[in-house]
Amino acid sequence: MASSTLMLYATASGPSTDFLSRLNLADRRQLMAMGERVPRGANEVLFAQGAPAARCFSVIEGVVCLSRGIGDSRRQIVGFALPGAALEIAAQQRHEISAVTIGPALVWEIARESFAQFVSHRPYMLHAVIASVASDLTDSYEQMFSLGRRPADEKLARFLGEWRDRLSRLGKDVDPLPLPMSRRDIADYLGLTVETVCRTLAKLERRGAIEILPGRVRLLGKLDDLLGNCG
Amino acid sequence: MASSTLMLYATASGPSTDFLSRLNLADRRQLMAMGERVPRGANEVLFAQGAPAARCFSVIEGVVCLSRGIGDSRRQIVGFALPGAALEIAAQQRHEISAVTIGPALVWEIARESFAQFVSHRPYMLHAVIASVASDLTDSYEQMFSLGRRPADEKLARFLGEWRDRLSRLGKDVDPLPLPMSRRDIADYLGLTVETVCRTLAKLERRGAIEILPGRVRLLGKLDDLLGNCG
DNA sequence: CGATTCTTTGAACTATGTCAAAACTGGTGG
DNA sequence: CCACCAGTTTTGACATAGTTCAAAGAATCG
Repeated sequence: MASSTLMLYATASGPSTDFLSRLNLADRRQLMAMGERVPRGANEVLFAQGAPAARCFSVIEGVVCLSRGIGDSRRQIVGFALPGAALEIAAQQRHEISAVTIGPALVWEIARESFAQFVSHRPYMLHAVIASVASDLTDSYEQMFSLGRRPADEKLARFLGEWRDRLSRLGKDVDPLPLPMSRRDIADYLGLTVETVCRTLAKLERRGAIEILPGRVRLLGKLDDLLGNCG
Repeated sequence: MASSTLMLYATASGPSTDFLSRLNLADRRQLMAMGERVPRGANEVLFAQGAPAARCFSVIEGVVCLSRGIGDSRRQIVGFALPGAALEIAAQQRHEISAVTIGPALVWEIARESFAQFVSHRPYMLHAVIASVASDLTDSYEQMFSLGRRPADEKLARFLGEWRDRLSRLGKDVDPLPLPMSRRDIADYLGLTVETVCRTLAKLERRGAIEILPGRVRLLGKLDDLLGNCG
């Protein structure tokens, strides 16, 4: 086993997975109490790209879409945050991305200064922050590979497989697999157009790899063949 | 000024920019002495994707190419590391990417345990690690946007502009701008093919945005027009 | 130099994008 | 409960940016 705390990083699995669960119970309670739980509706903006990074966030329930855009035309989704995710805990002065809820959500929020101060006195929490950001970075490597080097069908297969794994790790029912995000969101995540996403999903269905249901997808055995080729 | 150390992150500018310079002089000397300076030739592998992450690195001289691949066919370059960059200081158990020198280089290396131990006792160094990884993550956001949402000419223009800025921040002469990496490397960085890179560079030259020289490019005023549209 | 590797250009192809319209979905209010 | 509406998803026909395959120049290095 690793001898140093710096080596205890978890394997990657979506934006800042499970940050709060890395803390000990007492600290977690105390930290939670310093922030507030805010119920959010669908499509609410938690923070906007370019705005001063005044607060940190954690998703408690729901899904939050993290994206980077220019103008209001082009948008690249850099991740979907699920419960347990910590957002902007290592942000620079300004937010480099935007965060918007997909459907209703429960979000915990805290002022940056409070968070930073709390963390500063607890080296083990600094390690947790490092683990969290490092995990995000690892995810981003795979996402860059996907964006730059995978054809549409592999992008989709990969996306569906990872989404299933993440939800199932949270104990959710994944058969059929819920897809709370719109086709446009999927397109913006994979660097495709809505139309290509639809057509490629239809193609996967014809191949017998998936079954498309409203708001859901059933993943079938054939999908593994495709995922096998994905490295 | 920010009241907390957690807020003192630098703006992004390439892989783990300038990690060592964030340390105080005494610590830097001590840390440097704990590792070793290794001269490297061209195309030497510092570490390989999938291998156990046994050491941390810092580029002292030269350029190191960071990439992720499957098989030996498809490859996505996730960054070019320049002098001052720290590599794998927050890595998980295994390397998620490979690092290969582009041309001769001087690299500082240290065993993970030594590094982790040294850092563990110095909270301010933990902050430096966080700043470093956070900066990498910010870069990766922009890179994801580029890969997913920019056409070839914007990708190239953006790449050239950033490369110039990074070199010039290091005090290098950027007129004409040296391009030590091959066309294939540029292609693998931007998610294009070698041929598209060549053709797009030729197009930019015809438009009067650049002038192509062997191993170098001269950036002309017209390039700023293109960069202006890049957000 | 001569060989090898890298870069550039050409011609043909294709995956994906664009534009447009139809089909579906979920919500609202009568 | 149904009919309608607004938004989303799907499908079709066509356009094109970027890829692929091939071969001709350039640069680099023993």
